[in-house]
Amino acid sequence: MSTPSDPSSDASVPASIVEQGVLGENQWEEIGYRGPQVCAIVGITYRQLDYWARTELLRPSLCDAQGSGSKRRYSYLDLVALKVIKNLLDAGVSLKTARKAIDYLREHLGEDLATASLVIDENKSVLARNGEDIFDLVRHGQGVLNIVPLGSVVRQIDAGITELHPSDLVASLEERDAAQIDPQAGLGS
Amino acid sequence: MSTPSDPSSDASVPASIVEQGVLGENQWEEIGYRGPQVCAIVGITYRQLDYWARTELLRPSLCDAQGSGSKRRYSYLDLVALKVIKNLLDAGVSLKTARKAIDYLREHLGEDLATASLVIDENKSVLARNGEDIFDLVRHGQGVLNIVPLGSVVRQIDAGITELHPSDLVASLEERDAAQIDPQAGLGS
DNA sequence: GCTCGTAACTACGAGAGTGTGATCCGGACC
DNA sequence: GGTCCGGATCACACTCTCGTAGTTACGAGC
Repeated sequence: MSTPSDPSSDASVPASIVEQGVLGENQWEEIGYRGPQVCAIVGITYRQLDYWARTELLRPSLCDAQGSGSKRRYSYLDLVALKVIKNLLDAGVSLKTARKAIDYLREHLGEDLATASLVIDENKSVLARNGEDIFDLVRHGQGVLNIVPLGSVVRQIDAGITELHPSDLVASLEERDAAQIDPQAGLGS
Repeated sequence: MSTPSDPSSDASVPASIVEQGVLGENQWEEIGYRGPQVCAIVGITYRQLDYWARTELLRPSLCDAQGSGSKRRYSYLDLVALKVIKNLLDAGVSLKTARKAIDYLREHLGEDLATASLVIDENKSVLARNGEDIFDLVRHGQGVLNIVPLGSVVRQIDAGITELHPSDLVASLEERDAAQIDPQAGLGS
């Protein structure tokens, strides 16, 4: 992290192809984000990312590590999940609880993320689609609730990507569109 | 905890006086709840209660320990605060975050607890008086929110006291009335 | 005044979640 | 094919939050 290299030169795919958005399906495994990049974007240490991958909290979905010298490859949705974990930690939520939340979130990452909030209960997690849903959960819930606004998470990730690797944003936007994420949408009143 | 003793006999104040509610001001230091009782009511281990007292998370407000053989005395409001901590832990919130929340809560324990919810942000804690307040916090908040419904906390404590020490409830109700707590009140729609 | 029960105190240790630094290894470049 | 660089791996240690077990001391009852 002391000497940030050119993102288009150390990627295995020519920058021109990335910028033109003409990637084939099988080439996705060649791009994505590597460990140190992920740390910078999400705002965590490499030690944390490594530990989380080893303990199965979140392994890179594009390409996992296979011995020294190999390279982990994280997808855009991995970044979102990692940022959710980071935000939960910042809010004082234990990694143990974050594990359960992420297990749930992974199964619903294809849904509309920006308008939803992740609501974590003692026992289970729920995706609340709007303010009404949250209001109901608060009124009927007996215990403590943890609420993660996913829209701001997506915005934080995009800001991190733009800041560090402007050229990579094109590929990320493709994946994000495929996941139906709209960072401009709010919670809706 | 293996041999629960008679609560009216091991208290320093005759049960009749407690039941009649004719205690003087200075006699409050003689009653309250001792360590093992607190553990049973709140649902924590003695080791936790001890650790929390030593690390200044929550010390007994009626009488602190002063060497082996002495006895800690916890007030009813101490029980409420301890149960808030317990609920936060069950929700996966770290003790470190709980510390900050309790620091804030202690300064507002005199307010109407049952209709309020404790809302914990990355940086600060707030007492939300009704559903509208929570709704606003969720809508305008950028990060993760932890919400503790205090009404249910009070109900949990009362249930614990009633189950273990029916005769002690009278004194507790006095203190609770003084603190303007109404366990029947909900959040209010 | 002696015993006894209870509860606070002390010591040791375990497990999670990291920080730090050394080491290893694969691929690019010469 | 040797070197270099980036990144994965490993070893060690540290803090926090307790669990377990043994010790100490206060107060009540005989």
